Amino acid sequence: MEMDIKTMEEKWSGEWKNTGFSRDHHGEIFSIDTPPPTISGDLHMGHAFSYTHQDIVARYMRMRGRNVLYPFGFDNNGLATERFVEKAIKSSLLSMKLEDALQKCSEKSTETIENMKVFFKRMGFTADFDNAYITYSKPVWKLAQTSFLELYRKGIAYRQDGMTVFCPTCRTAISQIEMVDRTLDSEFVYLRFTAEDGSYIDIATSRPEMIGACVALAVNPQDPRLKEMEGKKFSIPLYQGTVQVIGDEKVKMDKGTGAEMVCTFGDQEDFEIWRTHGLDLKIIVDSRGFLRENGPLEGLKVNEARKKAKELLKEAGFTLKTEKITHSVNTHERCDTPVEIGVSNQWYLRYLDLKEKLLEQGNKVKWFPPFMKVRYDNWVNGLKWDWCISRQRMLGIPIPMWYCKSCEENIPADPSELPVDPRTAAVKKCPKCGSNELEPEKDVMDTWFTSSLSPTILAGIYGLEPGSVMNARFQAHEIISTWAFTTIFRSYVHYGEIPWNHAVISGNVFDSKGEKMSKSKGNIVVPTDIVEKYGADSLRLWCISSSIHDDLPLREQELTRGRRTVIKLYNSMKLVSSLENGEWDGKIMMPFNRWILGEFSRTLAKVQDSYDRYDLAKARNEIDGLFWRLFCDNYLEMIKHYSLNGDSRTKGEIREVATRVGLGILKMYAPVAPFITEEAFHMLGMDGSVHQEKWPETKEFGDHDPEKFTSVLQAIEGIRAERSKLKSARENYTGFAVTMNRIPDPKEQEIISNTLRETGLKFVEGGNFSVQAFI
RNA sequence: GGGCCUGUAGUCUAGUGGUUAUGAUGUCGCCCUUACAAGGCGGAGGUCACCGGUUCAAAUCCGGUCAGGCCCA
Repeated sequence: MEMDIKTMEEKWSGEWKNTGFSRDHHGEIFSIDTPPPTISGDLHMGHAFSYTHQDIVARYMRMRGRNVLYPFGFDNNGLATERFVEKAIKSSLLSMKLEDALQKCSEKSTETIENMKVFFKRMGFTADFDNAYITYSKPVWKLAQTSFLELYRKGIAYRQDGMTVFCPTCRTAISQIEMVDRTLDSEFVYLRFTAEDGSYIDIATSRPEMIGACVALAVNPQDPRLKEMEGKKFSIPLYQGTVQVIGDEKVKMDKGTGAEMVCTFGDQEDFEIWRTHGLDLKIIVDSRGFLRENGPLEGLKVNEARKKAKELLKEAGFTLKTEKITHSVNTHERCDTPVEIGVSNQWYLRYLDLKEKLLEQGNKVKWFPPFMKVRYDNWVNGLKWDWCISRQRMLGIPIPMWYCKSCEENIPADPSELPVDPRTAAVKKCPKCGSNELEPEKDVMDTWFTSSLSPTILAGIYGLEPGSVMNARFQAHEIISTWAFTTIFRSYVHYGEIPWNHAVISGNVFDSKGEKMSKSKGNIVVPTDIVEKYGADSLRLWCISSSIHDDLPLREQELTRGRRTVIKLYNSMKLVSSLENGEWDGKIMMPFNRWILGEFSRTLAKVQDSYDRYDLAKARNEIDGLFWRLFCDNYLEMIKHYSLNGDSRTKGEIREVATRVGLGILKMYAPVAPFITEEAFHMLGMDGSVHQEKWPETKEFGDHDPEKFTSVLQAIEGIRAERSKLKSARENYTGFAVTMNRIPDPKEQEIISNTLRETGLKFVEGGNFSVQAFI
């Protein structure tokens, strides 16, 4: 073993820089809607995993003669990047001047993008990195704003006062997409509300600080207390004013006391009850999570207010008892802060009325595997609110709008002035009343607003008709409800089209125990370390060791199989390249040559079929089977004798067939293991690059039936087993008698004998296959 | 609470009605056979999560239970 995988891979990595084969302008187009990785942290195994799948398909399609459009982009726009930058610089962006904050974001994301590119190239990814876009850039900015204006004209983008979910830590509105449920410890406070006539009702709440926003008490309609308490006015503890008891089915009779207070808004259920019953509105929490109530809790943060409220309620004798509970709370996915609900003026995209259409669009896309579409359907069916797209942050594409202070007209930017930042743009006049007192929009857009435009962005870069349907989107299953959904939605509202024909869904990488990798668990494995240790080809081979939609635990042990494949390819092709040459007349006479050619065709057909269905694991298994068990363990063993001792035409025939099949195997492996196949391709005396070769034809080596050779293989296998039982020592036997249904013909018997280097073989025709040693 | 997926040797997996359940990895034995000991050959290792049903026949189809994962409430 004299091969150094790392040096070998780095050599070809350098060579490829000049070939430009990452784009090919001939043939039918095959376009990939590459996910732009979010700039929100370091490289992780997930990047290596799903981009490898995509790169394998791109390389395969290129060899099949397709004009592969394999773009790349980076998503450095939005809250995820802001938080990443804040962590890196250890300070809050909101406390900085706008331009300074954006400068920091730009510096940090440029650095991260460069690191990622280095790794992606090291992995052998053949995306068009030279034309990679970033989402926070002027061209994308212009496109996103153009698209916003179009949706505004169509009435899909609208601005209104509505329920807003906001994050007090990030100080911005967020959407349904960005919320996650967390189970948190909390405390139920039992409170007594008393009416003028002395009757009372007890409630339990986990948010006593919201009491100043209490607008009703609610029980289940089945609850007898509803009738009893009807019309009575209960005074609100610590505050002026009274509330009444209402009935609502959402109230669970077995939770707490079966009665709750309805506040505007303690949680989402409060909002729903409030809306159903048309209750009053008392907003007491501001967007930073401080109480604004002109009461005892004024100016306190939610957590402090809760403490204070508990004390005050207890002192004043309203508290009956407290109880530790765990409950699920909606939190913001980026910072884990429990969200608050309020009413504010935000921009929305209307899609609740499009559910039917969006389900239809989902049906037009072919999902790999098909059941992943169910997640899309579930998400669409479960949509509750329109998409809130305005964000009160810095790093985002500004909403191109102004509002007239005197006539309240909405003034969209003129397409000619895009890209524009209303926060810093020159003062405009109101086209309706002529006033120059215009309020610029200060909000920016949700980053998904931009990333859901990826097919449009790519159409722009590569000169395609906007709205043209791409071939495939490769993405992980956990973002079906975010990215796949928003992309399908945008393509529908802009073009009435689906964004791509195929959605290929991949799983996640887990640690060796099958648990999600996370910093807090300390079980993160960095892909750069794996490449350093095993090489990029081994890692790529590992990425398709199971169906791509499955979650895959990372066990380093599994990487050795890939590394062995790499080494074996090197050694076997070295043998093939060293075979003696001779004068060949073009006829295939040797049975093992006909057999291996037949097996090759058969495998190729299966591999092709698997690649076409994105079943990369199956393709790999098929190739492995041919290469390892048939080609190396049997074929190469068979030809050794004849290549050394045969006549010239036999030597010529063997060298030719072994080389052709060897090259064919390299081509099948080429999309998966680009480095070693390139190395071995040159070892076989070829010029150029295996990656610019055409995919083999199933019949290009003629039509041979591999089944005819079955009895030879059966005999070899049987003798090997028997020999192994005799501990292989030659003094233990003189020969073997093989009983079988069809005994091999003389030529085949000779092959068996020469392959095993056994002289004393006898073949007997008979019923059951058996091998017996002569002592 | 709802939906989807998964449960097959120590480990990772193939296998959607039909001999003795696939391969890898690990383990054990033999072999340095002139490409490869990071190799070759062979062996051991499985009540196919559990219970019931359909069928001549179930890892596979149906129903239920349990366990895990993901998404959503």
